[in-house]
Amino acid sequence: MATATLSTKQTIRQTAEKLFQERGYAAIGMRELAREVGIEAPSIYNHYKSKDALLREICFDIAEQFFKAFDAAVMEEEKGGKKLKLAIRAHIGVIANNIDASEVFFNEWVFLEEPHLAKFKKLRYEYEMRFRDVIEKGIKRGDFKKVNAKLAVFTIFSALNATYDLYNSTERLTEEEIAEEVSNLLLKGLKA
Amino acid sequence: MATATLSTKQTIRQTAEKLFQERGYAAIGMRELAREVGIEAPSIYNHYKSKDALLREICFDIAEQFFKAFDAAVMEEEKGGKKLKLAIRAHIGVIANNIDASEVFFNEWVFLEEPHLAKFKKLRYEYEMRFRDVIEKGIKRGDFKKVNAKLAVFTIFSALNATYDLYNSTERLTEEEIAEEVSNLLLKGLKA
DNA sequence: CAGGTAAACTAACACTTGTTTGTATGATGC
DNA sequence: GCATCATACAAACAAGTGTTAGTTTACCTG
Repeated sequence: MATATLSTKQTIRQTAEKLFQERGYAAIGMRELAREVGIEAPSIYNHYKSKDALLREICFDIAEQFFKAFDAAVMEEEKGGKKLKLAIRAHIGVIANNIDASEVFFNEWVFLEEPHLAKFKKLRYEYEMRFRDVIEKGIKRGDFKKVNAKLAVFTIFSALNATYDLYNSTERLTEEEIAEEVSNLLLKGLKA
Repeated sequence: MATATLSTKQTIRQTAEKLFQERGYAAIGMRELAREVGIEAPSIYNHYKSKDALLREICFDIAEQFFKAFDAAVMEEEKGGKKLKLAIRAHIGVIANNIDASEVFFNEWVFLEEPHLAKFKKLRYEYEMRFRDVIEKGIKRGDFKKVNAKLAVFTIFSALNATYDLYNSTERLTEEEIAEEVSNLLLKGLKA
């Protein structure tokens, strides 16, 4: 059952993820989306209430996955370096399993309509704080240098969110390899 | 002459940078852009041939600035660590001086039309190679660890390109502070 | 076989898109 | 003072936007 036939709804979702990722939410029309799925535009409305509802489902689904993965991975660990490594691995794991959708999550959430936009921003902030906590606790424990925590989190996040490009690049690395190399780089630095 | 009155063309350019950055090229119409400038949509065409020409000017201008800044900063230095630091400082300098435009450069170039899109991609690749060169030469000289150069460049780039968010954030850091902290983090790592 | 439901369709709505045309206005150079 | 030029405008174009209405088709359940 590895390749079970997808339902129309699933196909719409998957195609939307791909198109929104490639050219952006605003640039994709319902007719183009429908054509790619193999149906007519109005038929989409049998499955999703609106274009915004489609984007919403994608964004919030991925948000939930990030939280679950983080909590499951990090819960019991205390040591700063190991803890951060686990968090990074979890984060990259979610991206790897949702390549298109996670790009939409990162870049297209701006098009969410209120009140969902506000709710989404709050979620993003909370997730960012999870990482900031790891850094700050790590500094307190003496595991990390006394860096600017906010800047460190920004650096880590942006590095992680570039993971997408690595998958699309020529030298294909596995999820594990990327997680290992990225966290090593961030923890130990480039200097010999 | 610090705040000379801007020409209409300059105002259009500046406003476009701001709006394209905030909501994306595809989401901004010529009428909205015009309204923000204080003129009517057709008047824009007295200054720019098309919407695409406007995006094109922004993207290629910034590209040129990145090249110039990199070359000026890095030319004479040989030592890997110092060289990378200078390159990072130069790159961040360009972003700092073109906050909105550089965000457009990073995120909206996908909407460029051929043949300019192809030309732009080539430029981006060349710039990436400049950094990759620094890493690889640094590894050969023994200045850097034997990391995956491609992954390191991706990490560095994405970290640098997040600089924008740091400017918009609450803890306002100066250009110098950001450059210093980011390059330290990337060179020496987080670990105590 | 009848009734209901899910999901597809065509046609159309009101509105917005980037852009062109033709024209008016106001400054500049002869 | 007259022509020229840049720049603004309103009006309009064809094409595309998200979405709704109304209808048809096919299948499941009683």
